[in-house]
Amino acid sequence: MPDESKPTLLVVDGHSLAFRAFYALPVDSFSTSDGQHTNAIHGFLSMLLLLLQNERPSHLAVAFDISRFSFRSREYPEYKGTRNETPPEFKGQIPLLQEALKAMNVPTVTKEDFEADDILATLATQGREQGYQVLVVSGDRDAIQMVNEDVTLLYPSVRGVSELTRYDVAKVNERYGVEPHQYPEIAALVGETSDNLPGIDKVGEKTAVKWIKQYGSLENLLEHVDEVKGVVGNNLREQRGNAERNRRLNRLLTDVELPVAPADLVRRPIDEDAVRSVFKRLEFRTLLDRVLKLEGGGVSGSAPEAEDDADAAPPAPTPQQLLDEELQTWLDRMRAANPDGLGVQIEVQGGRVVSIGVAGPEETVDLPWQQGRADYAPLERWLADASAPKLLHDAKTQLKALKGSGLVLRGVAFDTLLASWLLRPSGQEKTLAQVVDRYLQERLPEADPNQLVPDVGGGSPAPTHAWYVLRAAHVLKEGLDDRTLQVLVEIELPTLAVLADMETSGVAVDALALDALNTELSTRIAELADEAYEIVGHELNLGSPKQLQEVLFGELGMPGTRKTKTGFSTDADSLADLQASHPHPFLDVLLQHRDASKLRQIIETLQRGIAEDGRIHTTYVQTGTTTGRISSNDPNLQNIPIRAEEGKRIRGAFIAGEGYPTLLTADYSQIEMRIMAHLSEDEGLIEAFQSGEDLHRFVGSRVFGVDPGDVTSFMRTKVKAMSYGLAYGLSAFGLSQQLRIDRREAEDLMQGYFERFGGVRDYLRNVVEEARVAGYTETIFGRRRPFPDLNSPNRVLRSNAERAALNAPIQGTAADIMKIAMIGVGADMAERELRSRLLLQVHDELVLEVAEGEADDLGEIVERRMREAAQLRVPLEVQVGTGHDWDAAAH
DNA sequence: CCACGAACGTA
DNA sequence: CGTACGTTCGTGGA
Repeated sequence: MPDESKPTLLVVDGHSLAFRAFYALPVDSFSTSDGQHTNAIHGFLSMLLLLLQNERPSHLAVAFDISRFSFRSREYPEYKGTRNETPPEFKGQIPLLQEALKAMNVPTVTKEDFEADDILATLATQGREQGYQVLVVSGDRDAIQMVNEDVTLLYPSVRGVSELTRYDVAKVNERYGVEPHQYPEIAALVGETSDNLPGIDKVGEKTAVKWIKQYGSLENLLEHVDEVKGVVGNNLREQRGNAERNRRLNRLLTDVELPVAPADLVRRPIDEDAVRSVFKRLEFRTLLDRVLKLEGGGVSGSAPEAEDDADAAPPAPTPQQLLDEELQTWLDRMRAANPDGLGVQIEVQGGRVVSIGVAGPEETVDLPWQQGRADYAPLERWLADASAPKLLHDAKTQLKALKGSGLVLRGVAFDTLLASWLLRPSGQEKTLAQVVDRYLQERLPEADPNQLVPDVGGGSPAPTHAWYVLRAAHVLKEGLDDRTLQVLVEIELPTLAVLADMETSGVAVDALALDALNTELSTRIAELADEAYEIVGHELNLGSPKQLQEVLFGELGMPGTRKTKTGFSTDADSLADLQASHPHPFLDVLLQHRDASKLRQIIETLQRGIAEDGRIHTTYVQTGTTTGRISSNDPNLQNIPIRAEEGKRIRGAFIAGEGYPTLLTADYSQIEMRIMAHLSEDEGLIEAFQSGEDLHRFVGSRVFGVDPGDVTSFMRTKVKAMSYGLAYGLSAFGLSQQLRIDRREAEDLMQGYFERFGGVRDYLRNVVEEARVAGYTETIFGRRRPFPDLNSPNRVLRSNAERAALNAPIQGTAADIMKIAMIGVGADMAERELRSRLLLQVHDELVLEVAEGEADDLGEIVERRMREAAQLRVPLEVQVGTGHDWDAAAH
């Protein structure tokens, strides 16, 4: 009988189970789009998840063989000698399986010279001695010998790996007629063909069981071998050596020295990012859901106690409804008792605030909101009081909603959305429910309109959610190191308010200009399409890569280009390559058609985005990137064309609005290279920026060994591409591709660069090495980004992580600097009571709307705040321009 | 209907 | 085989 009070240790023979899965599942139905077979991985993980769900082990490990050789094959070289070579389709899956297990935080155990079953037997023995219930999962019959009162074997059925037969002592008795410890003696007599271990001729299971029952043990049988009658008796006397050898070899070791003990195998929460990444690569969608669900359900709570804790989570307080003096008294009391702040959450319906919830640790209040009610005055005052700290989730959205309802919110002291992002910038937690799930391991009660009795009771969910925000904030704050907390408080929280204002302001556009441009482009697109059909001889969808492939590589007989998952690439670079090697009028028309279509598409997106006030209000996502940058959407105003001439006309449609004579743009010049100079402390690069010479000209003169005046535009282009590429982890191959030069030349170029700017190379190397050890990178302001993949055994994964790690501190520091500048600009404008306002941020550029008479002041403020946002080893240079539209202002 | 990849705009 | 994004379109499976 399983003892419920004991912890359960689950140990799995990874190799044998994966191998079973390999043969149980069709290879064809389980492979990724790039051809990697995954059936064994899928089958194994599916089985494992089932086990975790059904058995709920508190401790867990998977053992693997290191090779097919072990002390057994040394003792008896023929051991397992008849086995066919492992199919390569299977072999390749094992490292991927191990990677998946690592991401799931499932320990894997291996030991040179021993088989997985020896590891299992050792863990089972130790586990039993230390008071665990042990579950052994193995596809090897020798594992039966491990079974006893505390150890149960789960053995896969012939039908597949997900159906496991439970062998406890009774079941072994029933199935084989002997005690579990006697089973290997039976096996020794019978022999094991698959291991190339011949037994005694003519002796099968029945005879063997009869003998062992009669004599009690193999040893005793062999002592009385003369008594055994018949042909089989003769065989036994002649071949007893086989049985003795088999018995030696099938005896599992229970005292292998292992790097882990059962207590180390306590279940740990999965690394969600890593799991997502690995499963995405394996293209396991349903399995991913199952893993995350398992995780979210709290099942993986490392120890049974943790689960109990989660179950015992305190229920949310019942919201009170207070007014006037009562409300004031309550707020005063809560404020005094909770100097770190109170949780706040508003409920919005149809763009209007309908309810405001405020939460202390043990009490909450709910205020159904109606504008202009005097009895809520204490709340309005408290919300607007900057000295009264408030904790929110996604304060920016709420700040905007409150403003829309005529309320002022100040004193945002914590934001659980921003904090969880700073902690895990690659994480997926965006909603309050997700944050509560991850950091409190609780389910956020939600008002489900389809539910007759909502979890949160009859009222608004706001106060209950505010209470969860408060509690999540405490956990998050504990999890933040000092530097990250500083980034939150000094950069992110002030930035949120600036962004809210920018979104509310929006940017004016010249709708008529967009219409005209749209019409013009539409005509051109139609003409180009007709021209293309004429050339090809039939109509086709020029926007369909598939149809283009048919035409280009089929009908026109062009040579294949770069391969994509769906065939040959038809992107602009590939088409340009084709044009060079196989000139064809279709290519040119196609490229022009693409350009025009793209522009029209952008214009139409913008047109759709124009609000009632004639302005476009983008949404900035402060948690939108892993590096610290902000992103922009609905519509994205950070990718408005600028390069092509036509693109400039789109920028020209962004204009200063009614009552504002001009726009002002200000951008950092080469901020990332300046940060690189600062971080690398490379003397040459620092000198380049201090000299005042054009950067690429200066670098070019050093790399090519000529005077700055003699740097040709050709040289400058190459050096410029290199400088920018370096911060992205560019390789010689990549450089050669971009510059369309051969690899050799690219290598020479890079070598020349590093000879003159060695500090840069050293820095880039160091930053990755340090991240490998620390597990994260850091900007100069302390923003961290974890990089678990830097130690991945998977080369592709590791290289990707390395390039991202070398870029993160550079891009991230630039983002920090820009945010600091924006905060400063906002503060100065408020202090000087300017009417001008920030409208757009495009990573290294700001766009402002300038009020009448404020141009000079504003230009000075923006220039200084941007330039002084950080003190680097090189100066920060800012270019400011004004004009009636965005294009005109950009000079 | 949704998810995904290709393609392409920006810094 | 260059980082970080968002949007659109076509496609193919559910």
